[in-house]
Amino acid sequence: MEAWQKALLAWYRENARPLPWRGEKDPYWILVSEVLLQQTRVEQAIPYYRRFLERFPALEALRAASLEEVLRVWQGAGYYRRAEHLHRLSQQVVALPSSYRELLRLPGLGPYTAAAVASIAFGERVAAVDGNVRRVLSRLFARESPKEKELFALAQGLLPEGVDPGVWNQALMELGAVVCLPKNPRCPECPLAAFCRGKGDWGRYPLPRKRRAPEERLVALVLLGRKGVHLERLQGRFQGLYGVPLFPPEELPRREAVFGVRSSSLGEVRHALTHRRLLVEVRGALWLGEGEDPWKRPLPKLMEKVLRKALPLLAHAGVVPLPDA
DNA sequence: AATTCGGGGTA
DNA sequence: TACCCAGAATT
Repeated sequence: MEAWQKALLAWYRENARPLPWRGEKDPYWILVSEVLLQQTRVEQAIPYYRRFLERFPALEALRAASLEEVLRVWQGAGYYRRAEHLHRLSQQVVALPSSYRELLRLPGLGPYTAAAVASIAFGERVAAVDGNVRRVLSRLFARESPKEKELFALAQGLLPEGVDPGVWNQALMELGAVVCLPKNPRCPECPLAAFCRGKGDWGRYPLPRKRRAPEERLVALVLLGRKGVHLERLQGRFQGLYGVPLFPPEELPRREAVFGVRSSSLGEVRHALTHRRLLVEVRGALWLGEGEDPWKRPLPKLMEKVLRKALPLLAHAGVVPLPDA
């Protein structure tokens, strides 16, 4: 084992944050943590981790639940397909397989998550490359735009002998999360500073990927019926969750015709996604249908904002009780 | 290889 | 505002 590897492990032993899943043995619990952590910060994932495992403490509990129940527990965590994948996974296997190759075949597990579970839960010698590891290795070896394959090969070759691969993978990720930050990395505190070829030029490794977040205009139509609000099961975006009809502005006349209503504007709601900025006009109308209490369904955050904006309409009819807010 | 899928923190 | 987060699936 090389000096920098020893330095990293020593640093990790001293500085590992005490996270809820550290030291966890149950592979299913480890899987849930890893899926929740996909594109999600540790601090943000923790409350969902607790909530999810309290409700579904084992694969059997998840298997016995309906998808809507699972989504309700996942509500607010985002990337709702992850919940669907976990639910589908629970129907596919009796117990989690223990190898990277088999884990990779399960729904919702890609190269990172399969490697994380295989190494942390089962001790397999396989490198887990997430955004942290990509950044740490890019800087350590001064690589501007490493491809996924070469990054994985590089990380695989760096796995030290005689060290728990799960610990090693987590040490690399922890360094990226705490010290080797995307902006303003804390190089003076870094145990690998003396070995880092990219130090002093951290902005180049890896090269920031530029992305655009164009604005998208939509209309949300809140229809108030005799018993509450008309909800639909959403497709595409927010798939599986519920909400009021959401569509491009040019569809408004046709949508109003379908329901036999004329709507009026109640205001606007802004909602930012990673690659899109939604500007939603909230429109409302009284409607002859039934409707239901929306707060009993799993709703994306956007729909919470929309319904809150429509509160005057809902309260006016006195049909829909308010949530805590 | 490029897009799409949430929501929230940070500079 | 722009970028990023313990990524995966689809096109």
